[in-house]
Amino acid sequence: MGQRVQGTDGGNGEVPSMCPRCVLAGILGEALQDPDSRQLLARLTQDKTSLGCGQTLRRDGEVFQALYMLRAGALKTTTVSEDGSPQVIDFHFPGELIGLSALGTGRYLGLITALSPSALCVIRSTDLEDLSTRYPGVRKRLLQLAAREVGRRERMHQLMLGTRAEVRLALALLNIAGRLQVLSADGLSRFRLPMARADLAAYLGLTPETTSRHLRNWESKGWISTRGREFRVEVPDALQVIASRRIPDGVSVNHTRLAGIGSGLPG
Amino acid sequence: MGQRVQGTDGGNGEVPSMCPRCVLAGILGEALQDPDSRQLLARLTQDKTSLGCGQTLRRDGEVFQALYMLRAGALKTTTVSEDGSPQVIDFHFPGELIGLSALGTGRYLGLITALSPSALCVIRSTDLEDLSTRYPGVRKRLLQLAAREVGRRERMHQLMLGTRAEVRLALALLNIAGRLQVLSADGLSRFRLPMARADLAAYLGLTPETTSRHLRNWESKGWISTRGREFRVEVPDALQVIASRRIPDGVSVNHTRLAGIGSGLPG
DNA sequence: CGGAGTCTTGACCTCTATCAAGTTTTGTGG
DNA sequence: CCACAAAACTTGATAGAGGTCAAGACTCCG
Repeated sequence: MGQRVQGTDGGNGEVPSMCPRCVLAGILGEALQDPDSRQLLARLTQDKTSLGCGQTLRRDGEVFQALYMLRAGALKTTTVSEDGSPQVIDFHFPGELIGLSALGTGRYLGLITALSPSALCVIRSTDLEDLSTRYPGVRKRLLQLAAREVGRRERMHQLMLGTRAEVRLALALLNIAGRLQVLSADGLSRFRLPMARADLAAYLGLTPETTSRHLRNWESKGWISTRGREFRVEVPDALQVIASRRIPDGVSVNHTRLAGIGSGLPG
Repeated sequence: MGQRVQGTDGGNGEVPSMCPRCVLAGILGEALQDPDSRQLLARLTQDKTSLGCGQTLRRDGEVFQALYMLRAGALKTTTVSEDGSPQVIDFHFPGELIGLSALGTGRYLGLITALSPSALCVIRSTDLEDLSTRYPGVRKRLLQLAAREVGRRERMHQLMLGTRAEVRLALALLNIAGRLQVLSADGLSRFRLPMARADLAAYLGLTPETTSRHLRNWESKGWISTRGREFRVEVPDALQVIASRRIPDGVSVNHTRLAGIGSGLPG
C-alpha cells in the first residue's frame, strides 16, 4: 500500500523507518505540483507523534480527528469481546495508514496501541478536508487506498477461513512478513515479529499454546528457525506449502485412510 | 450503508427491492442539485442488469468496469482455496454496493454470483469518473462508503474470532438479519436466508453439519424455529445472548472449573 | 409421483482449548 | 556486569468441540 521506500530520514535514526515524504507524496499526489502545497507537506512531515511501547494512540469510540501514517514501529488495534477475552483486529506496519475506517463512521474502532516504540505522521482531519477540497486528486487517492484496504480485509477473511490452525498461522506469517518486508534486507526469509505470541494468537482466534506448538513443530522439521520473535525461513516456500494445504502431508484426510498420519515430513 | 428505503419501484415488482433512486441519491449527493445530472441519474436507474439464480456477475480477476448497486435479490462472492475447498468471502444484500474493493486494485476479487434472482443498477467506471470529477461530493461520498466498508470488515474479523462455532453462527445470523431487515416487516425476528446452509457454513469456516447441529440445538430449546431457510426468533435477544458468551450453558467451561457461571438462558 | 439437491442425524476421531508446570527471555536495580 | 523478578514462551496431559464420512429424511420442482 502506498509507495514504500526504505527510509533514511534525517531526524531520529534509532529505528528503521519509512521516508514520510514518499508515502505522503503518494497520498497527496498532484497536490505536490502546487508549490504552495509543498509548505503543507513540510508541515505534515514534521507534525509527528511518537509512542512508547504499550502507549495508546486512540481509544475505542473516540471521534475522528486525524489519519495517521506510521513511519516506524508497529501498532495493534484491539477490542475486548463481551466475555472479556481480548481480540486483535489488526496490526499496523510502517507505511500504512491508520484510522481510515474512522472516516466512515466518524469514530475510531478499537484501542490502538504501540507494540514497539513508534513514530507517526499526523494528518489532521481539517488539513485533510482542506487538501481534499483544493486538490481532487487527494480524495481520489484516498478512495483508492480505502478500497485497497477493503480488499486487504477481504483476503484476511479468506485467511480466517482456514479452519486449521496451522494454515491460518502460515498465512498470517506470510501476510505479516510481506508487510514488514520493506524494512528487511532479507525479504521474506528473515524477519522479526513486533508482537507477542499472545497477540498473534488473538489475531487468529487461537491460543498462544497452539501457536507455539505449531511453530516448534515446523522448527523440528527444519522448515523455520525461531529465536524469540526472530524468524528465519529455512525452506523457501515452506510457509506457502503449509498455507496451501488443509490436508496434512499430501497424505490422508481422515481415519481409515493410510496408516501413519504423522502430519509431517520425514523427520 | 447508503440510504435505505423500502422500495416500491414502478417496473418489475416480483421481488421486494430497494428504491434505486434513493440509494443512488445517497451516492450522488450534491450532484443532484444540478438539473443536468438528473438526466444521468435517470440513466443510471434504468441501466440495470438482472441475474438468474446461480448466474455470475463478475469473475475473479476481471478488470474493474463498473460498480453495482444491488436492488433486489442476493449475491455471494466466493473463491476457491488452493486445496479446492470453496470459500465464501461475502454476501451482498439489497442497497449495498458491489465492487468497491476493485476500485483499489482495478480488478474484481472472487467470483460474484447470484443466490436468487437479482436486479442491479450499473454504475460504469466511466460514468463514475465523470461524476467524480464534476462533483467532488460524489467522491467524498464514495470514500465514506469505502471507509464504512472497511469498518464492516473489521467487525467481521471480530466475528470470526469467536472461536466457538455457536458464537460465530449467532453473530453471523444477527449480521445478516440486520442487513436483510430493510425488506422484512418483522424486523430481526423473522427472515429468510437466501443462501444454502453450505454457503453460510463456508462463510464462517464451518461445515454444514456443525451449522445444522447448532441450529437444531437452539430449536430444541425453543429459542428459534426454522423451516428450511425460513427463520423465526422465538426468544427475543436469544441470538444476542448466544453471541455474547463463549461460555456454554451456564455450565462449566472445562473440567474442574466453576460450578454455575449463569450467563445462559433458562434451559 | 419421482428424482436431485438440500438438510439432518449418527458414529468416530482429530484438533485445539484448557489447565498446569516448567523454561527461557526480558527488563531492572544493585 | 550480574542477580533477580516479571513476562513471555514452551511443553505436557486431558477433554470437549468440531471435522469427516456415511446414510437417511426432507424439500422443492418438474
